Amino acid sequence: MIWLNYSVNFIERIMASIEHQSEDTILKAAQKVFLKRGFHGTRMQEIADEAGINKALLHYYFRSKDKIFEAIFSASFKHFLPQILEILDSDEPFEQKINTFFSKYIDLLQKHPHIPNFIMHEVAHNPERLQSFFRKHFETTPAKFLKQIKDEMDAGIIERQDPRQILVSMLALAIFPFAAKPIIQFALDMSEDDFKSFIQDRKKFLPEFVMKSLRKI
Amino acid sequence: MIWLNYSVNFIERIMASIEHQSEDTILKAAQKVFLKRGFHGTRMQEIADEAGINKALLHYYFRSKDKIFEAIFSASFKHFLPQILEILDSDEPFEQKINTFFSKYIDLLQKHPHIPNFIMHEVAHNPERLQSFFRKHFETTPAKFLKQIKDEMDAGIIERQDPRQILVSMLALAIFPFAAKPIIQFALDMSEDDFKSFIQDRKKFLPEFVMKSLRKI
DNA sequence: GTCTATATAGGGATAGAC
DNA sequence: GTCTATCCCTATATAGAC
Repeated sequence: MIWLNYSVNFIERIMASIEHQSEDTILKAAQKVFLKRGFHGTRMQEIADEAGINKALLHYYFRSKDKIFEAIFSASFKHFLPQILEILDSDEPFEQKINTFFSKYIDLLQKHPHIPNFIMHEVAHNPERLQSFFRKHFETTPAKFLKQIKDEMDAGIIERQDPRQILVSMLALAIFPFAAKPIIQFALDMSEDDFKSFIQDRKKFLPEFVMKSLRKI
Repeated sequence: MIWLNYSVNFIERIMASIEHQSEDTILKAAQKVFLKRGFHGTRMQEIADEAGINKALLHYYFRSKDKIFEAIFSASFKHFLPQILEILDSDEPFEQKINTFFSKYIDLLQKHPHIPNFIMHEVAHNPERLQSFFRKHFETTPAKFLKQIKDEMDAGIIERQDPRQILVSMLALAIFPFAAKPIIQFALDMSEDDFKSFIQDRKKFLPEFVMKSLRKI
């Protein structure tokens, strides 16, 4: 009955792939809903609907709402801050790095425009989550970039200032438009397309804006 | 029985003052809880506890959770955007206005540090609220300030750029640090006091940062 | 693995006494 | 105006059939 063995293996493999597929479908659906509505605004039913499956299955794969959320939050966070820090940690020369930073980071933000609000909101309402999370997943810190700024100052290339103010300002300039998108759109009377080209322009605007401000005259 | 009349009036007045006091207590409590937890994260019980009264009283004064929220949201929003627009609408000369803006607006943000996240989160999850709200309460727009920027450009004082990019950048630089406070604190290893003096420094840093970037060399 | 049906709890809202 | 008790719906979570 060797065919039975084959058959069993075959079925197992199918099952496994289906399992992974479902798990993945659920995560994708959950990501969409959690990012849009936040933890407390999210209903398990909506995730199930979005994934095209049953509520009970959610609990079969992940035991609770909290567990699913944890998965989504971790993924969003990991996907996000380390990406910047990597850019800022590179060996590029300073001015070029500023360019790369805004260009790459704004691209990333355009792909995931809801993440900033999601992270800021959830972190503010649950700082302990951040604590434990940071401890687990971060060896990377902005120390190297802060040092690089200081080196530029020592070399007399840029004005002497608190490097942290510069770093925070760069993050602010890139992230804020996405967090405040609907307000900006309304106050400046922008359509979706208007906003898109506004962001596109911003990729050129920001490096010049920052560098002009930093450079010693 | 004239004393009875006096007595009745007296009681009415007391009642009225008590009523107003309770209403106010409730609003203060609700503001605290809603700002901290957002709409869906807020429990009526927590508002009641915070106000030192009973859940049923909340429904006596405001008919529903939605109604209380509406009151808080309106107040926060009105308290906030118009304040900026007023500064930006003043007749001060340009450079001086930049100074005033950052100084006054950061003061305001320090007094209500939770408002940015609150507004951005609720607006993102409920854009219709914004629509109807804007329509009701805004005659003020940033048009005047945008015009003033353009005038400076025409006069050859500042570099020619999209004025909207400048406005959004100014808002970003002021607001973002408060929205991302816990993350910044953690990433840059700041205590509460550290953060406070970081913000204090920022009041000086930002006007120079912006003006240096705008000025024509 | 996936479904239907159901248990259980939590929270917004109301009734009614004082 | 303020309280206690309670209604009732909704949402998470589980049981159990297939």
